Amino acid sequence: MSASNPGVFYITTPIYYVNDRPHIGHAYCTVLADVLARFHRRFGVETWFLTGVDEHGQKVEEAARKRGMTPQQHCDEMQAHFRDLWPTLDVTNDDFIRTTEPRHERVVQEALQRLWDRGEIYRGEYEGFYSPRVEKFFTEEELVDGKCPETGGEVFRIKEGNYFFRMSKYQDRLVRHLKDHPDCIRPESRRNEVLGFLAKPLQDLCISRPKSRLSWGIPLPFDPEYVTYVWFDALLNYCSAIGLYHDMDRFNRLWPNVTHLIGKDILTTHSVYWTTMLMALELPLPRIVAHGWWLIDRTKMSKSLGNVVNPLSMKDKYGTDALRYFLMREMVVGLDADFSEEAFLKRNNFDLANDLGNLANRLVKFAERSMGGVVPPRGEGSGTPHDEDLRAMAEALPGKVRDLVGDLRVEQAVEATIALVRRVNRYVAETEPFKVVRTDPARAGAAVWAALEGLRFALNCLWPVMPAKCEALLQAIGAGAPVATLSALEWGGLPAGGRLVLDAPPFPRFEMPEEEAAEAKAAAPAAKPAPEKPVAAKAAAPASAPATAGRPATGIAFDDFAKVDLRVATVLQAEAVEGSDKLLRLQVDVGEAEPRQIVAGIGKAYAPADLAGRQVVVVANLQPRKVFGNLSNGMVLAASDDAGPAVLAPVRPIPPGTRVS
RNA sequence: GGCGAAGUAGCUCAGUUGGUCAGAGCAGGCGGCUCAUAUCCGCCGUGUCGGGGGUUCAAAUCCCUCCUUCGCCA
Repeated sequence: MSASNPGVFYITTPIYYVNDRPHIGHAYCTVLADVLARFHRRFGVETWFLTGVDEHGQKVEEAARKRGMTPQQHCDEMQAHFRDLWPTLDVTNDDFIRTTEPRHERVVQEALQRLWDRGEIYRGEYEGFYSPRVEKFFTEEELVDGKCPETGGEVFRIKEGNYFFRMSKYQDRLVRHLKDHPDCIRPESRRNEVLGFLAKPLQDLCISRPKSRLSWGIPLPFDPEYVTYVWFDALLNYCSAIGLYHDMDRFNRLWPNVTHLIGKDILTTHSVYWTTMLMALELPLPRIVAHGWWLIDRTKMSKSLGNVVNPLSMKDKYGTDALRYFLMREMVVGLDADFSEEAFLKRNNFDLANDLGNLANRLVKFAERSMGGVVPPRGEGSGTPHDEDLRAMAEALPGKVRDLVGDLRVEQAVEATIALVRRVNRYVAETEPFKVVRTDPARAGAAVWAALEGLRFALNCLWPVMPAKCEALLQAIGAGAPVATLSALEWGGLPAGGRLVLDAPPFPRFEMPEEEAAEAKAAAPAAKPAPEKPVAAKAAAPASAPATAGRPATGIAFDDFAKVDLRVATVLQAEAVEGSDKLLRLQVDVGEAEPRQIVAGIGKAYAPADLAGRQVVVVANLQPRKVFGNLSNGMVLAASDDAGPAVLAPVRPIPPGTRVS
């Protein structure tokens, strides 16, 4: 065992589940890891950056079966979704591990064997209720109406032999470790959460699954009738990828300096399961950094809600660097942040286009016109008192960035860098080279040189976040390649005479997406089920308007109406929601790639069979919510009278997805 | 029900270990410049730092309590 070494940095992302499609959460975590890796390389620190995919488990087995493939074929295909994405986001992972690789499987087996030999694993009897959907056991008390408490799905009483890891015996040691090492889980609130979790007695961890139930896993070396529980398998990737048991020199150099970047959803597995596993394996313990989630319109982004922002689409639309910049600037590591195209465009336009891009552009254009298109000589300075101030700020930046990044305050490091960009813009205004050039070209040149030099500092410090753009801009201002390490950034390093070439502004401004359909004509007031309590409008309601149901007495602005995204939808399928005589679960085509599920309270008036093929009108941008345990992603419009609800429909067939206005 | 987090300027949010911490960006108003992507620069905020109580010479920052919102667990 070797001690941690500040000269080595080993960073990991979770291995992503192959069945998932990459979304902004994966992209964020991996880009953050990449940014940290790039920064550490620039700090002169030996860096290793690992990501990969988790390929075992029941869901993979099932998905493969449904597709008529072997699990391995399925995995081979699915893993590419991740592996191929990272280069397009300029992610520079040093390795990409798959848990089906022999280099991983043999380490898992060796670790299991060692623990078995030492009595850290024992055979026991498991009795409980198994939910295949979530691959978990529940006790009788945990069941909800005899069903899986997480999905409401079927559970099966199972009594079987299994193997258990003696996790409970490490509880005290784990608590002590967490208390003695305040930095072992970041942010600190997450450490508290784990300590809270540990207030209750820890159970031993069942680490096997009988092959009769699940074959897609790594066989236990000491009992081939069982495969390894996916978490026990998956977590070991962090070690197997760097040579545990096979290249111990390398392993011992990297491992004590590991930082696991994870989402807060897998905090317990890492800080409890994994950490105690490492204790049992007598290996050093990791630092765990749990980041937050991207919220979209203030709800958690997730596949099932269907509100995934595809990172590829943002990247394709606005560029990889702009996306990386936004992700790093907008989120405080550890906290949630809100993702919206509007916020994205604001960052792009204000920080990148207006401040950074415009600064480069104005300097280059000016130099082209007045300085022969080359970097002017440093000279004697601008003749103003601002030179020293600018230089001091620039020289302080690399150290500041290093401190902030070392403390995971990436967004502050980015902000500090943009602050230098703003300072340079101010410097240009203060020294007015475009005016001074008429009377004293040398001084004007010196001011331009200093501005370019300040910009060079900023671009080098921003390079880990936006590598491609920063490299291009450094070239454009005659500064050549980025410096090898930030400590090599020295004031005066920009040589005179370099060509300044910038064909177009480096960061285009983008128009905010406008509210569409602005000129649509006045629309009929949409009747609402009106579950709300009577509002204050009651007082304003009398007399004037006939009491047409739901008609607002005062009227709403057109913009308010336009917020409601009404669409024609075709019902593909309808079925009753069990436990309710009123609710129907519909699959509807709203003109999107996938059908949507909507739960509608029209079951008393419509039989499921009557609805299939019918067209209806739905509110397409309603926040998704669960109704009777079923996700409802939209609302079917209907008007109700004593005879019950009548759904609204177009009088002739209209393509699904057509907007209603 | 238990645990945790959040509640700071119109908006989005920063504010390590209590003492230039009452801030940034955006929006808004006014002014300046014109090299630049209608960009840039300057000036303008008396905000009960969710409410209340407490500790302290000193609290947004610690303690208690309440309210609201959101997570996790059961």
